[in-house]
This record gives sequence, C-alpha cells and structure tokens, in this order.
Amino acid sequence: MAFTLATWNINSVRLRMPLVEQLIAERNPDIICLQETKCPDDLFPAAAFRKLGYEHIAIHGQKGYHGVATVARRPIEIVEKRRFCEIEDSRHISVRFEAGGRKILLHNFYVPAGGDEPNPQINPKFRHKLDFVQEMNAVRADENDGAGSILVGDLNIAPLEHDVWSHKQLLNVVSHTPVETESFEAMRKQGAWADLMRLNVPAEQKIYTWWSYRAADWQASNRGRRLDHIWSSNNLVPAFTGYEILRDARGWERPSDHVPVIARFDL
DNA sequence: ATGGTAGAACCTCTA
Repeated sequence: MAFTLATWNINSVRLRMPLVEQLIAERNPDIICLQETKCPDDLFPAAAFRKLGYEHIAIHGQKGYHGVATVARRPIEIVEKRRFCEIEDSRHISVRFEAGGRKILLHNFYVPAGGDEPNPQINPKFRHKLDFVQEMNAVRADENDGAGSILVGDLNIAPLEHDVWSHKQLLNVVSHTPVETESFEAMRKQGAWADLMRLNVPAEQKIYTWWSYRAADWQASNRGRRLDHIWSSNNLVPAFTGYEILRDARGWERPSDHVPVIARFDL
C-alpha cells in the first residue's frame, strides 16, 4: 500500500490555491500538509479541496498569521491541535490515518521563525522559537502497537552544514545558529525521529527547500536553506521509498518562498 | 555592512 505525502509552506492558502492545484495536477499527493495558511477556519477553501478530491480536511487556522492544514484523499482522524509555549498560535495539528493495515500518526508543524536578532535576551521571538523547540521534546516517534509516526512541516531551522548555502556566513543568522541547530538535532534524536531527507544523501550535498523573496534572482544566487523537513519513526524507515523537492515551484507564478517536499512510502 | 520582498490587514506585524 503506497502513499505520497507533501509538505509545503504555502504562505496564504487562499492567495495560492492555484499553485496548490498545480501541485496536485503534477504530483497528485495522497496527503498534503500546509503551513502558513494565514486563514481562519471558517474561510478555509475547503470546498475547493473537496472538488479536487481531498475530502478529508483537518485545519488549525487563525486570522492573519500562521495556520496549518492537513488535507487528504483518504480518511484522516484529527488527533490534536497542540498549543505550545502557552501561546494561542496555530502551529500544530496531528491526524491519524491507516496505510497497509497500520495506523500512522502524522504531525504537521509550523515552528516560529524567530525574528532577526539571534539573542533570546533581547528578542522575544527568538526566545519563543528556542522554547518551542524545547517543548517539541515531548513529541516522540511513538512506536507502540506497531504504529508509526511521521512529523513534517516548516521547522524554520536548517540543522546541518550543507542545509544552507554558506555555513560560515549563516552561523549568526536565525535558522542556522548553533543554539538552534544543536537543540534541534538533540530534540530530533531524543524523540527517536529519523531525518528522512538526509537518510541516503551524502552529508556534503546541499539540500534546500526555501529561497528568500529578497534575492534579486533566487535561481542565480541560489542562496537556499533546508527549512522544511520530513521525519518518521524508525519503524517506518523501511517503508520510505524516496522523496522529491519540487524546486520548480519556486519559479511558479507568484510563488511561495518555500517549495513542496513530497515523500513516498510503501507499507 | 546594508537592504532587499511578500502577505494580511489596516498599522504595522510577521516572515
């Protein structure tokens, strides 16, 4: 039983519904996890998704900012919309679905970006980001009863040296500072999560999923970062059969600054 | 070293 799963920071789902349609036309993922939907739940384009065949919809949105959504061609059951750092931001939703006779728990995350100043003493947004990652230590790849877990989303941290265009130049830039990358990797390992996008890729190979809007020519400068991630419990690693970063989507009409990442599993 | 773009919503915040 094969299925594909896409994760994409869409940066306004209402504005970019045509791009979502393009993703579906080109790759037809079974499940789509969106972040930064920037859309209250009552304005979510649910009818449009249903029309496209995504009849199962789990949303956790708010007005103006943040917001996550998981939509699927197959039944999904909402498990939780977790609140982090005692703040009412919409940054998480988890659902359960069945594949190959196994129940799978799927977390969809939008981790705080953290502002520009990488000093938690003077930048509350960076403090919030660090606290958020700390709190994610409680989210583990539970393997009870043979079930598996998947965690995807815009995690806003590029943990490894070759997850950014220049390790040296980004050491003091939020998303790649040592305090972030170290607590991020510690949290991932502590939760027993496998970093699927790096599994079979040489450490020195660059992987990007995001290119800034601020570059004059994103393609020419190619100063990307790997901010979007796909993790799974170890018992799902044998079922993981590969992934694709839809880099082309960065060049689509009025693009998001993130591109979809699509993982394939065969259970 | 600096400033560059984009979205939501309405003033400025967030990224």
